[in-house]
Amino acid sequence: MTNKNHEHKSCVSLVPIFNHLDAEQMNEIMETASSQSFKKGELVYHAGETSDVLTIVNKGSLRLYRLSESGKEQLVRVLRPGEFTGELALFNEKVHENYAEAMEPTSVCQITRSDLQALLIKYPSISLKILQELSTRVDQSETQATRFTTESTEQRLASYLVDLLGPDSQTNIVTLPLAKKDLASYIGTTPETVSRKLKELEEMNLIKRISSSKIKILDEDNLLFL
Amino acid sequence: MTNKNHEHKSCVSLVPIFNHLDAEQMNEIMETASSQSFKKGELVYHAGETSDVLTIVNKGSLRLYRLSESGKEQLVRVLRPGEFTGELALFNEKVHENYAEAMEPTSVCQITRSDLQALLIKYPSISLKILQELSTRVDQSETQATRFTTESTEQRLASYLVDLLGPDSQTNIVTLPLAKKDLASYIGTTPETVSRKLKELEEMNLIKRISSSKIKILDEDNLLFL
DNA sequence: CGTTGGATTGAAACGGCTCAATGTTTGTGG
DNA sequence: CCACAAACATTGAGCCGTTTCAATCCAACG
Repeated sequence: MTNKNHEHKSCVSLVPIFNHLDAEQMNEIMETASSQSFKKGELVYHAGETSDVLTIVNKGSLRLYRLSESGKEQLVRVLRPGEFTGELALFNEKVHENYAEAMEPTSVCQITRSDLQALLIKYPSISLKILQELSTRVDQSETQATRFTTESTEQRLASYLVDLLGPDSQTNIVTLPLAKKDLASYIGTTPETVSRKLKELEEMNLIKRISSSKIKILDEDNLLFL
Repeated sequence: MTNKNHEHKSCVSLVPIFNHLDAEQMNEIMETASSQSFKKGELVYHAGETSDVLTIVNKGSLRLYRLSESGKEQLVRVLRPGEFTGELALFNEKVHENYAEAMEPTSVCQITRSDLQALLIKYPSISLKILQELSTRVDQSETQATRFTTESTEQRLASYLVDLLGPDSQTNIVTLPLAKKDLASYIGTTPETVSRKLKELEEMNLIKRISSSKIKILDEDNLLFL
């Protein structure tokens, strides 16, 4: 019986969007959110589908990707706990353009359009959080698009590695969070080219491959300077 | 004396974001917005600048672009009356990543962070409008990024032309709203290649060039099918 | 221990860019 | 209204980076 509440609690409490609310407000939101789980490989939604829910990742991760006309796949981004998707269908009543696929066992919570709109009206500060998130995403996507047309594959790979590192790092070792195939798709190239370019970067003594998914950044400055 | 009010009125009345509000609310917003004009080529803001205003185009148009590390320019999009920019700096207190340049004599109106936040709290429906706009922009930017990596230059040009046409068109004639240089940058190529590809499309009887900026779409289906 | 899928490497083909020459408009001043 | 300049558009040739396809290598896993 408390099961349902627990589910809701675990769902919402993690979400940065609602973090700033007090316990009472949080409870109200929990009432409106529902929880759902997906096995690895299952689709939370797919392009062409309509939907009226905002989906927030609770545990696990979602792979957002698009298919071009020709069927080629483009990894758009990966959603981690606390991040959300579905805003296009939700706010614009359009069909999804992305596919959202669980990369591992993943649980999400979902809020319907009408519930969310009521919440936004009642607690306008929530919308500021969402606005923040969306404007960040616009920026990231535009940055990515700019890189596709103005930088070489090698530069994009180097930028990606440095981005992974972040400003604060002791060891200078990054762990690739994506399969090679997805990494390649994300930076707009092929697995073969990723392999070749990593090799080149290593030969230039800019990086060192520790294991298949661990890479030590030896020279951050020159990686960006390429 | 009524001068200032007129300026405000002309400013806000055009803006879709606020369209749904009643006259009294509109008046209140007018009080908080300020108006500014730019000559062709002037920058409304530039990358690296901090700012705490949302900028809404009132008349004219703004060219939003980025510069890559190497100095290459990427046209991100063009803002027409009613559209806004500045959300990254405003909601996230980050520096601008884009340059915003007037393409012609242009007037904008601006609302400061604190004024806007107050408005959002007071009239939550405004935030729904902004949410709509931002989620649309995320979608557009992701679509653009996907095209860069999954489609050929020829396909991107063709898609661009068809997008210009829109679903409703009598004549099937599109008017290029951008200089060739900007068009090329927008679709991620060079003016030379645009020229060559337009020629090829014409030789395939998919389009017909009427004048330098007018193009007749002869075969929309096959343009997308390339 | 074999099988299967991913990662690497090689060779060849191709698409698009650069640079340079030529052609075409546009606008301006005589 | 014409002439000329300056900017822009087109075309050509050569080059370079990346993809493709195929072969091989490696590693994880049943």
